[in-house]
Amino acid sequence: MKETAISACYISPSPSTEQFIPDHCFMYLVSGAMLVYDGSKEYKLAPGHYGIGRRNHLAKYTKQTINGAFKKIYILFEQEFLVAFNDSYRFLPRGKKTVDAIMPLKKNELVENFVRSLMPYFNEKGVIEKDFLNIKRTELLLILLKANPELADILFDFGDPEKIDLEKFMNRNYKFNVSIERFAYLTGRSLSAFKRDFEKIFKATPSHWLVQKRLEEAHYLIDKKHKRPSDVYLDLGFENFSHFSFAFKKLFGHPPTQLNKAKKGRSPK
DNA sequence: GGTTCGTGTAAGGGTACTAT
DNA sequence: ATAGTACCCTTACACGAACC
Repeated sequence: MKETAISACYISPSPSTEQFIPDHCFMYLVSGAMLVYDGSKEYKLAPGHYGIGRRNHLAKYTKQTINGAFKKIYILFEQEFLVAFNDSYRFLPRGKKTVDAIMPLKKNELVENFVRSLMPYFNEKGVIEKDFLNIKRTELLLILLKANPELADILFDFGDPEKIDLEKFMNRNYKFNVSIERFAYLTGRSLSAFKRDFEKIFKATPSHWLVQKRLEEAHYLIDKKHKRPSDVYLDLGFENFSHFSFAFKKLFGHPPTQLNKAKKGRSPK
């Protein structure tokens, strides 16, 4: 399931399950549909849609097949490549900051043609040979930057994350199932600084707060939005249903399904 | 489909220490 | 004082199996 053998460019029938984006990447949806959630916004992608996933950001993907088909093209822009690229082409960042993890890009004839030109290069494993790949990646970057000069601010910012507002960040990203260490890094802190700041703001340890927050959201979704427990636990960052159910009962005194059962049983007061 | 329980293990809290 | 590191011990969690 997990695409660990990540090649820098591939065409594949499954979206990456990874929630943390370690390097900038270009994604083009060939067929099927995809829901992308970045902590505050949800993007609906249809075939022919594309965009940039940003380095050091969090995003979740839900794949939907259409007539049994799902295919996306994924092209990685790792730091080393971007540094070399900008040594040659010198696009200047203008220092504009944004927080979004996903940058949807507007339709562009050149990108459409680029994708068509890419197709013959994929081998039977859906991967492109490295020599061709670097030329094609360079071509794509030039097309994207000419059409969207603001991308330079994102792509050529090579630093580590800066120290940012912890409270805002956590309230936005608590649904992502990533380690405390990663949360610390993304907020521009060492692990110990993160724990200290966290305690000051939330009066709780990170893991306790995270579980509580997710369970409260689960309670709300099941009770008020009439969602099924099995539909929400993954979205909220739990990895398996049994633990979700156990933790839910521990906090609220009853298992998640009891909320819906109680409703069905008797009419509301 | 949902719940509970047992188990091995990785994550994280606590703390003491060092560096600035 | 403030920030980072290292260590150890506890616990939270993933996972599987059995059961409702």
